[in-house]
Amino acid sequence: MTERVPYDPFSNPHPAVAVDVILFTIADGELRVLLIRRELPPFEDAWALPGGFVRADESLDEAAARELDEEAGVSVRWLEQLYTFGAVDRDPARRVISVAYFALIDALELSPRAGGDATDVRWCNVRRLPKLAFDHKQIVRYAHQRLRYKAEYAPVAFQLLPKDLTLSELQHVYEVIHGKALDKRNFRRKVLGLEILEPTGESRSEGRGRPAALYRFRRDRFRDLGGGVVLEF
Amino acid sequence: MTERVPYDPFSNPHPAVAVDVILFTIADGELRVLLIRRELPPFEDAWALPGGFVRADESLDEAAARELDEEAGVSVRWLEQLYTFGAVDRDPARRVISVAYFALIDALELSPRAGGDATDVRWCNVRRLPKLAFDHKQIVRYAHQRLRYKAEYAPVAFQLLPKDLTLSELQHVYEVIHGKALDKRNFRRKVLGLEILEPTGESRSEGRGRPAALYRFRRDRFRDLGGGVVLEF
DNA sequence: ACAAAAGTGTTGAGAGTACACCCATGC
DNA sequence: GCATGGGTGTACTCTCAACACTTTTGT
Repeated sequence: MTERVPYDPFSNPHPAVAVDVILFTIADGELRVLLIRRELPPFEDAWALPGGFVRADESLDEAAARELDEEAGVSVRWLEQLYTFGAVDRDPARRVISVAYFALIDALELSPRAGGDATDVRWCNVRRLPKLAFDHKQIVRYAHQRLRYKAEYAPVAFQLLPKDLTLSELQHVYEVIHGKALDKRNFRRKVLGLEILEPTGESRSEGRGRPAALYRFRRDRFRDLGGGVVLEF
Repeated sequence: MTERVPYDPFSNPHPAVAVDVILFTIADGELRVLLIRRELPPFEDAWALPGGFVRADESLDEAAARELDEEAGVSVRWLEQLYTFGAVDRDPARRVISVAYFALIDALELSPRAGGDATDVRWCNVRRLPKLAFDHKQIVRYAHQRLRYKAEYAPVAFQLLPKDLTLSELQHVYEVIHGKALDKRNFRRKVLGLEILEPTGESRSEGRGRPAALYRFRRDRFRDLGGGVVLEF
């Protein structure tokens, strides 16, 4: 408080700003995150979250969406800011703070492809992560925790499914996120009681068993998905 | 994804990183935030949240605590990261992203004093804010919302009170945060049922009326205050 | 004795949980 | 006709909300 000369970050050493994106999906009954293989040092050839530096003329939200698109070929309509990681030594080479975002996507909706500074892309089981660059393992754990927590009160699971869905598919998503089985009758009563699903009148047969009725998420009944940013592209 | 030359923030225009702190207290039955009067442009002489640029050798948490101490003479033991604001035009002069933190303090514990880049300090009713610099009004609103939400499940109110407290004082804090009256019996049953309060055996007389029993918050029963960072100074 | 704040129990409603069988279809 | 997944109701428990009077102190 005795300092009279203002600290000017534009003429002093200062942190750079990056964004990283944790993209979740569900496939083969597993919760998975999207990883890319880094082209550049530090951590050359290591697995990492898609992400990169924020440019002067774009918002954080835009930067996150752009990096996800560039490095993994994935476009999302919805992103939520997770946390900003700012430990001094989280990047061994230089000072970088990272604003982490997370997003959810229906696995069938896309096929990721490497691009930008990434030489490879893959989906990886959240519980079986390889060694990751920087503090990215910690970031993924934090994101998983937030996802579980969020799934308690927000209809996040709809992001992980196609537009038309069955109640069993929805229940399955919640079971994977929480890692435990749920009672079918209680689940259905609860979800239908929220009045955010409307029956399409159609049904879908999975080959064997009775065909399941299809529902559609009523976005208008639940405008706010709980803190996320809806991007308009 | 066709870009081959990596974007290097250290040799290109890039955002600077600041922290801002929303410090809440309760006084005279109002929820208040700490504001400082800016010495420097932009928004010279305007009211704003205490905050400033992050230095290369300190974490975000440390920067938030340092700025609060420098500009307002306030030391806190606990800070929680709120959100990172990154709109391109939030600072009219240059590109700055701001990592917002919030903290709670017992109003009697300190007397803020201006310092650093601040020429004045005051406590201000959350519902009657003056014009604020940058997007700080929006940040305060966001923080207030988070505080209400957080108060539902985390024992945040203890941060706003002295170590020894009465149940009526605690109830009063919750009433101010939520802006509505609570039932005394239900409140007491619920709080005592959490088993995070221990009676000190003492009591305190406020002059008139029956003296109230004093309690102390059992930190060991509730290690995590719900996402915050406990600073060790 | 009275004003002022502290303290104390019971009841009813709604939400969550546990639990088992019939239904529609493909093969 | 049988295997497979879809679809349905009821009873118990627990939590939350509503509600009014007695107790202790200072003046």
